[in-house]
Amino acid sequence: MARQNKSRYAILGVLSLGPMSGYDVRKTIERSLANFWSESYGQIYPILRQLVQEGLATCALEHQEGRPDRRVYEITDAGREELRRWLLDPAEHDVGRVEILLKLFLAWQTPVENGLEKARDHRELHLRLLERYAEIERWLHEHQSTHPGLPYWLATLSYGRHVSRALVEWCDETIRTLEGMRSGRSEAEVES
Amino acid sequence: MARQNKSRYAILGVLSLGPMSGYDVRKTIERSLANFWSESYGQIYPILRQLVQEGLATCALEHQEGRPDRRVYEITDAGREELRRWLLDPAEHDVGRVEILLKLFLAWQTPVENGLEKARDHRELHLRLLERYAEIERWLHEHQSTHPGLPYWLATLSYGRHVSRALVEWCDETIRTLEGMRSGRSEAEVES
DNA sequence: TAGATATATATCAGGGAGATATATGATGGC
DNA sequence: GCCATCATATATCTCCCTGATATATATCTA
Repeated sequence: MARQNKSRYAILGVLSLGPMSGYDVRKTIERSLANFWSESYGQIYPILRQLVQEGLATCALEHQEGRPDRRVYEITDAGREELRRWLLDPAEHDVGRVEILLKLFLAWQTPVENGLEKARDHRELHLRLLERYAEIERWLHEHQSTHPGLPYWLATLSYGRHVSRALVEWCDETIRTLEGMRSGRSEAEVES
Repeated sequence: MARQNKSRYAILGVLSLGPMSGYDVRKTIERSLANFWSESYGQIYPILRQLVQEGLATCALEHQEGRPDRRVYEITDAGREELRRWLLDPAEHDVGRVEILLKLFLAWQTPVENGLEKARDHRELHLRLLERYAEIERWLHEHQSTHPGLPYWLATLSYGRHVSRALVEWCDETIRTLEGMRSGRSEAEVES
């Protein structure tokens, strides 16, 4: 059985924020969903055409001076209904792939310093993310203070902050553990 | 440019734990990496053949009574070297897709109760995960107490615990926020 | 004036997941 | 005793999805 196409709903969701072109859909996702979602053009353009075919969106060609023509897509009532149905469905949890954990799981085959490097890099990454979340939050309070979506948007930001704070702590813990092992020697070093 | 094939390294990594069949590779991943990695047969079988072709693994046919023949794959020295090289490379961070956040981001278009349900479900999910992590930790201490990989394996478990604990807190926070909004009415309810 | 960046649409190769097909033995419930 | 289910074992297919690339043109910048 074909598993369901989530890009469809992500794109429909973005169209629910206002009429826009495929290019705008991409930009919107990069600007507002980038911390937990992404879509590529390879999905966006074919799906937009499909949505029109299914009556979930309409398409209007807009001529522009100097720039390529825009195909402006607009969600229909049927599209809003389809989106709402999906929003009410329980969210599926996707474990995904965490490359740093795969590398760490196998890292006993390498010098301890390798694991330490991974943990330090990861710590930096989440500190940067925390800064980004803070910036976005400031921007939201300044520019979207009256939008009914604000509490939900802040909640998605808070998710990221909770995760990143927890992972900075995890990195600290892991660095302490590995530093405690550095005095001895790893398997890899004993071999060589 | 073709992005690199991570399944290759995951499978090579599993083979570094001991010789095994494609079926065993799958089982091993499900038993020990399932919390942060997955591989499907659609990847495993073709990649194993490819690894043999590249000299990173060898294959021996094992006849069995009553059961299908086993193709037992074993990592070579070249394979270990290739794996080690990858383990030393910095880990890439993949944002991935978090469906619950996409739904929550758009949830202002639905009744508040919908967001609450999502948050409550998510809370349950992470409480279950925390129990699973505790079980695995007990098992590791009992059965792998002397393996040089133990500190690393415990670190990957700790990662999961940190994330899940943080997300249970996030759910509590989100539930409090949404419950505070329930007294009023959502956009969707005002419309109808 | 050359190069980067933005606007705009479109497609392809490859990575990857999940389902399914095929065969057989063991296990367990009714 | 029979049926269902699960474990062993290999293999393949469809669909989803990403990242790269192609193609134009306008503006901005060094």
